[in-house]
Amino acid sequence: MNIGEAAKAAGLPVKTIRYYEEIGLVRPARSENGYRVFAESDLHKLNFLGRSRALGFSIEDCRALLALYEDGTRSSSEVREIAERHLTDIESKITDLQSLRDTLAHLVASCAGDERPDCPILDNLSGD
Amino acid sequence: MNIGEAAKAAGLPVKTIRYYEEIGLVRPARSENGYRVFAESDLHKLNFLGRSRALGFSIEDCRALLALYEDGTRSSSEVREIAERHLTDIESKITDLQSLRDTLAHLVASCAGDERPDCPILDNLSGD
DNA sequence: CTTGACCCTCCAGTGACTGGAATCTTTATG
DNA sequence: CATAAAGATTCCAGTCACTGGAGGGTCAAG
Repeated sequence: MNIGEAAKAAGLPVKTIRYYEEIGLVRPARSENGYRVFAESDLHKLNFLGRSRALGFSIEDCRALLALYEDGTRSSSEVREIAERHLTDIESKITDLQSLRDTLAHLVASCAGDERPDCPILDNLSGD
Repeated sequence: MNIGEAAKAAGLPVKTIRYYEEIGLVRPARSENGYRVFAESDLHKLNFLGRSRALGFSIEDCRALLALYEDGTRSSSEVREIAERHLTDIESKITDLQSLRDTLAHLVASCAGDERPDCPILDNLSGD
């Protein structure tokens, strides 16, 4: 299976798959003409990576998760730890963004948004 | 006023201020020895930039906001538009992160996190 | 006169791709 | 059989907003 077909199957851009190979996340075989050849196991990995990335895990987290996945002797606590750290991260990002949103929403609401130059948003940004 | 003092006053790293000059957001004067000299107006701009960035505006948004700030004939609608777009952006990021958080929280909760290898998190990532 | 705190410029790296150029190989069509 | 289109390859550069470091100049204090 060539890279284009693998890309479709995994729902990833071709460029991304080549990048994943470059950083050692997948190691597809090569045929005589130099084309990458993806086996079932490679596809499985690509799908795993796609899902992990979609959950927002960093590439290094994905690398660790993939290694744990392939290590039959792992303990689920190792996996859970990674996921928990990521969850905490996301929660703090949400909190940060909510506070930004509240501030911005207030500013937007207080601005007339008409042809006049008076603008509480700029007033706020310039330090009142 | 040298860059170090300006940095303290504006609450920005020295490197960031030099970067802002490089991309044309501030244009401090230079003294004979080549050192940057920051006037009150430069400090004011740096503070404006710091606050805008803290609200999550992109550098290009900051550039536009700063230009509007300095243009006495602006209409507040121009400012509000930028802020509204940014607000919408943030809101969609929050929604995305909340959905990630929910999924992750479920996965983490379903994983024993002990010494055994069985792990619903990995099961999910590998496509069940 | 030296030490240390500043300041300068320039280059490289971050994360995770993405776009594009230049060059094969394979497949489909006239 | 020629050719053109599709798809593959590598390599280089760019994204965003800084950040770190090397290598060097300047200045105030002791």
